[in-house]
Amino acid sequence: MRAAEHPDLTEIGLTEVMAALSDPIRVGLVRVLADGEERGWGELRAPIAKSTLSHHLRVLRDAGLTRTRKEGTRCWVTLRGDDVEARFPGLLSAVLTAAQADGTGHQVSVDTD
Amino acid sequence: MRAAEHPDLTEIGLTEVMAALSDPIRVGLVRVLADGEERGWGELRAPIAKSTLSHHLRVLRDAGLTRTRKEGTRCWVTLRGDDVEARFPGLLSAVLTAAQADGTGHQVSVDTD
DNA sequence: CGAATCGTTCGATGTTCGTAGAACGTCGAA
DNA sequence: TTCGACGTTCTACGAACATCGAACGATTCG
Repeated sequence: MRAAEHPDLTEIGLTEVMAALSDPIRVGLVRVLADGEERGWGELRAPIAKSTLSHHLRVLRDAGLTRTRKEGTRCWVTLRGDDVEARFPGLLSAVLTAAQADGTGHQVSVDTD
Repeated sequence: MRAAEHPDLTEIGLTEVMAALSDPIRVGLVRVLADGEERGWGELRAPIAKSTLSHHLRVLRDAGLTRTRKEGTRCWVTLRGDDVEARFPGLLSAVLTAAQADGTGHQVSVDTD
């Protein structure tokens, strides 16, 4: 039932990572998290239903790109920048640079309180 | 009907590139072409039907990752390494490094005559 | 306890994708 | 011109995917 696990460093697969980053919404989420700050689920803004957002966050989590921490009813999301960098050096920063140049993921933002 | 065009440099989109590279066979094809050499269609070896190979090469071409040149009945494929590098610096080399570390695309080879 | 909040999961829907085989178009060779 | 080689396109199909609304489970608050 529950496949919502955080894969270990060595279990992060390139195909899954690339597939996860082939959707604009998910790239936008990664961009929002790119500064390393932990973000609250509810702060994330994207033009999709919350069930769809939950789905995208799960794909990112399963791919090993993000980590989710629960705290009461809320949860917090962080980018696993160091892990991905260790596994696939230069990949994440290249994608982030590309996304910025390309505008991919602009539809996602965050309510900075 | 025919969408098999080579996109211009500025038309290369990140989402399309990432989607193209989210399939192991296509990553393998890119790896085979990574040395910059032009390869003959018929030299490419992958455990798939030729119609499927044609499909994958089309996806790569449409994404702007490869260029196809026809010569008589044969055609030759090259990686658009410089173009992709100009558009998304560091992305391709990071993916190639990652693929090698990960083993992604090992199923594809080339008959070096 | 009861109500509200938060995020996940379920069910359904329409789309896209990877795959293969068959038919086709093109070109070079006999 | 007839034949064979080469690569593309067509058609089909099952799997995976993005999306939504509704229902659910957990937790906090009144």
